[in-house]
Amino acid sequence: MEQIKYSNQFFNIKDTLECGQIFRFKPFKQGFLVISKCKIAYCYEEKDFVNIICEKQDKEYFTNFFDLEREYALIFNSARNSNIEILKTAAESGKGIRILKQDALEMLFSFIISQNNNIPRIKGSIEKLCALFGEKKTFLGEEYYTFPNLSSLKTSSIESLKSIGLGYRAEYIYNLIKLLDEGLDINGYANLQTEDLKNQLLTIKGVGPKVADCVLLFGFNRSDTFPVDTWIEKVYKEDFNGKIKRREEQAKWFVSEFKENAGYFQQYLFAYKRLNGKNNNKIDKW
DNA sequence: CCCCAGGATTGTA
DNA sequence: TACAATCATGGG
Repeated sequence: MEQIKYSNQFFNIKDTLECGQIFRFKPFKQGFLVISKCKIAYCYEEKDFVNIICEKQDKEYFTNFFDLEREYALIFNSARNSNIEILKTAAESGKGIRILKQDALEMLFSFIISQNNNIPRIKGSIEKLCALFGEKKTFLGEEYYTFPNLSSLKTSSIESLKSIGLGYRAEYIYNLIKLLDEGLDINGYANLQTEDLKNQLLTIKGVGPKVADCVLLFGFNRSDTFPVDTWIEKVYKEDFNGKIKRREEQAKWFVSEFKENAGYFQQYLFAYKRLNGKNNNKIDKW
């Protein structure tokens, strides 16, 4: 077992996990269990630090996963020093949010499932997908399931996928599995430029502009992307007084404004709007 | 009964 | 090119 100890000045584990970029985590003891691919870590805050407990061979993986080499002070200060009130406020509120460097294929599955869906249901469906087709393992006495590999996913059917609550998205997932079986290599896209990479993702059934942007940001670490969902569209209209109608064009506007910091600022704004939006009285608890 | 959720696809003008 | 209807499902 290995322990990573990292300052909590720009790292709040709860805010990082609960801002909608990751779906496989759950409360555990003093913190959370965080699962990615076949790996797992126990994360909790203690005094001025975040502790990450994982298997010895996974230390490098989670150091990269939590993006611990990046200087978040630069990102935070850039937001706080801007002349945009909502961005300054959101950054202060979400100072400890980091963007995780997750597995691209896992992000593709997750955000196809996320469309026109809510976060508790998304979490539930992904957990059931792993329970059905993943491998059961144990960590610190707690059972968990790995993200399924292709050979296991190939045994799925439309019916089995619908049984985990995917609804009409079951066909998209089934189609994706078929594409993978035919040789589609998502990780092979990693060396493409952002625009070309996005166009490749858009050829997949069930992947539109917003899902593609989430895969780019969370799975390919492309911070010059700005996913626009229902909450961000509210931010755009209410706090930026924006007039562009199409979400895809709203996204382009945000990227042109924030450049390489777009993705980070998007997470600040998304998290803040969900917590402080006008309908925050009926927000999902997770 | 309604509306909504980290939207995308298909059909229509 | 720009909208509108439609798509399962569960929760408020």
